[in-house]
Amino acid sequence: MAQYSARLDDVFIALADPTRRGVIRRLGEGPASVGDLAATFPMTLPSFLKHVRTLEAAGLIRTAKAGRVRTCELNRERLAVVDDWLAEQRRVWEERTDRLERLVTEENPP
Amino acid sequence: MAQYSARLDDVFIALADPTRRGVIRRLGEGPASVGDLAATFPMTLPSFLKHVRTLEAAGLIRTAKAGRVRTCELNRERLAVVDDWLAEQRRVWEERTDRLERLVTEENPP
DNA sequence: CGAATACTGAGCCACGCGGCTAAGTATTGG
DNA sequence: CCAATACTTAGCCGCGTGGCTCAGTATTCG
Repeated sequence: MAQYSARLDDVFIALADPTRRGVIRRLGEGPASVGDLAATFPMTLPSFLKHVRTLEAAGLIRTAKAGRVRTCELNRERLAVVDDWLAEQRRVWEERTDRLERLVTEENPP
Repeated sequence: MAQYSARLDDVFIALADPTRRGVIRRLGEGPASVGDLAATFPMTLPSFLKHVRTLEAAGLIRTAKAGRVRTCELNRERLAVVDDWLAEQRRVWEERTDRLERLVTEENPP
């Protein structure tokens, strides 16, 4: 949970770019090579590769090279980090709602 | 839904910073003034104010000035954008899973 | 073997982000 | 009215991000 939040930044930063979200979406449909992925984005291969590395460093995708082709696939579990953050956030404000309700109950005793 | 995805970037970028996520968390407990919020972060007020503006521009918080104090509060609904994105992503890969299952079914007819 | 393919690495560059200080404005308390 | 308070604006600055080109490496195909 500690190293976890330490890397929360990496995940959100990785998601804060339309190209990288595009890659994630595409990989949701199945694995693809760097070249095939890059072909669907308006930039050069070296530029695109940086995005792949960013996603990989954030743990959102895994890549492996076979011959001269590097294949990328989604690491679905990693997105749970975002889910967890949202859940935690909701927990915080639901606690507040509970406190407010108790307050109202105390002020208007039955 | 169009202007929606146009601003997806703003939301993810806003969340890609620990200070701003900290503000969101704090505001989950209830509204607070800019000064009170800033006091809990290791930076100057002008620097902090930029984060507030970023969150406001992303629609994640609302602010209003009363007298010389600006009060901030969370706009919970806005976080649904993230939820929606996650849901859409899951839809994509569940479709793929379905396709794979159909494929297996066709290859191994009952 | 030689050419084509698919990355990969190095290095450059413009821009924007996130910090700062200093000075300005609007309210409020005494 | 004056001083303190609470922002707000303006402007500077260093660094990282995201794009590019160009050259290099490793595979594969004919």
